Amino acid sequence: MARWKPHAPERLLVAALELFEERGYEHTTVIEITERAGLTKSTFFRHFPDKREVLFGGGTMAGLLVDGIDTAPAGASPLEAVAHALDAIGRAAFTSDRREFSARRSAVVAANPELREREALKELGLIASMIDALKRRGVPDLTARVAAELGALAWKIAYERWQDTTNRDDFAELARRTLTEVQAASTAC
Amino acid sequence: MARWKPHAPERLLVAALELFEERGYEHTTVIEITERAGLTKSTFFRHFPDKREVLFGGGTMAGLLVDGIDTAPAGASPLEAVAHALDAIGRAAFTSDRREFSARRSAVVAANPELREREALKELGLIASMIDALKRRGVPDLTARVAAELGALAWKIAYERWQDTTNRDDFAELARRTLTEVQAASTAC
DNA sequence: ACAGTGACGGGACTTGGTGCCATCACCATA
DNA sequence: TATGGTGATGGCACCAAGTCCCGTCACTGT
Repeated sequence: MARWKPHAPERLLVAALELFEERGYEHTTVIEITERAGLTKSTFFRHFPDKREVLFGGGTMAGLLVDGIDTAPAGASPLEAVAHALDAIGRAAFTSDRREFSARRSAVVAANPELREREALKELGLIASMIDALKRRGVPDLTARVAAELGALAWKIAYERWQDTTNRDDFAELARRTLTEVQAASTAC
Repeated sequence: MARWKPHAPERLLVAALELFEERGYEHTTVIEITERAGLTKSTFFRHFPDKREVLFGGGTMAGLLVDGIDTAPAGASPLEAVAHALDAIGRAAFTSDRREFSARRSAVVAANPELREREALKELGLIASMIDALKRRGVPDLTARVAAELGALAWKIAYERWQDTTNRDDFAELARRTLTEVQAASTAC
């Protein structure tokens, strides 16, 4: 018999999400999370640098985005490269079985300023990654910044739409459609 | 003789900025800030909700942006309304006498993730304000989101340029020029 | 003269977060 | 079978951020 139950980080995530839903983020203690997960405070901070980060694990998004942009066809425009990256993310991270979990997580994040703050920082990081990847393709600085920003906006909107339970589209298709809408709106400003 | 030296919040801000420059944000204690300002911890948290917020006081930006959009000519396009808002901000908040202080503050913020995180949250709030103001003008939802996002991007870039000591342009003009560059880049994506 | 007000001081307390050391099933090797 | 290393965990002490509550006292209006 194994000494420790496996998947400690995931158990902590599940416990945290449940407690945040029940009592709210700021009314639940790290110790309460660890108790529900059958662990201790030490272990929590060994897996996550701080309390917020338990909801922002993964962290593979930046890599996926960069890969998606790097592997876009050579002749693709900046926004087409970004669309390629959104495809990659949709296939790898936003599979339909994670939709409900994503929605619960998003609701918790939306309800708390500290968590929204962390999410905003993560988004900045993703945008910076996209800008770098685009510049490596030879895209001029300003164009890269605009394309990355528009891509991030399309991504946020598509993410909202994807979580809608009445919606059965897969993420990649949703993101592509949203990106073209965003592009159209930007030229009509 | 007055019982307390006046301008406690400003004294705290000055002390904090100095200490952050000297030792870095995370290596300076709230108590150290209050000691330099001749106050106490209680007083610090009476003026600022948390340690980061000492660098994000003001908080009049959202109001200025909304006013700027509300008072834009009736026939103005979304991006023109945003440009009008950037003008308003430039006149009221980014006067040339605050340039050096702004640059010092930005350097400190850029050097620390916690502070960048707070700045990202503030930016989200400003974007949300702009979106609301644009929608009140009858701008469709998606267009409003895109216009606000492009405006925020132009604002960030103009802010960087404005802080450059070799640059003598005033903020409003810089912002206008930057916004047209951003618009051009967005149509060329 | 006198009570109310408001900005500040001060201390107790909770919680997030760090650091260090002990524990002990598992594993490889002899 | 013995033995020593490894690695995820527990446990504890400690610091700093942030909250609460109460006391102080110059100023202010009546």
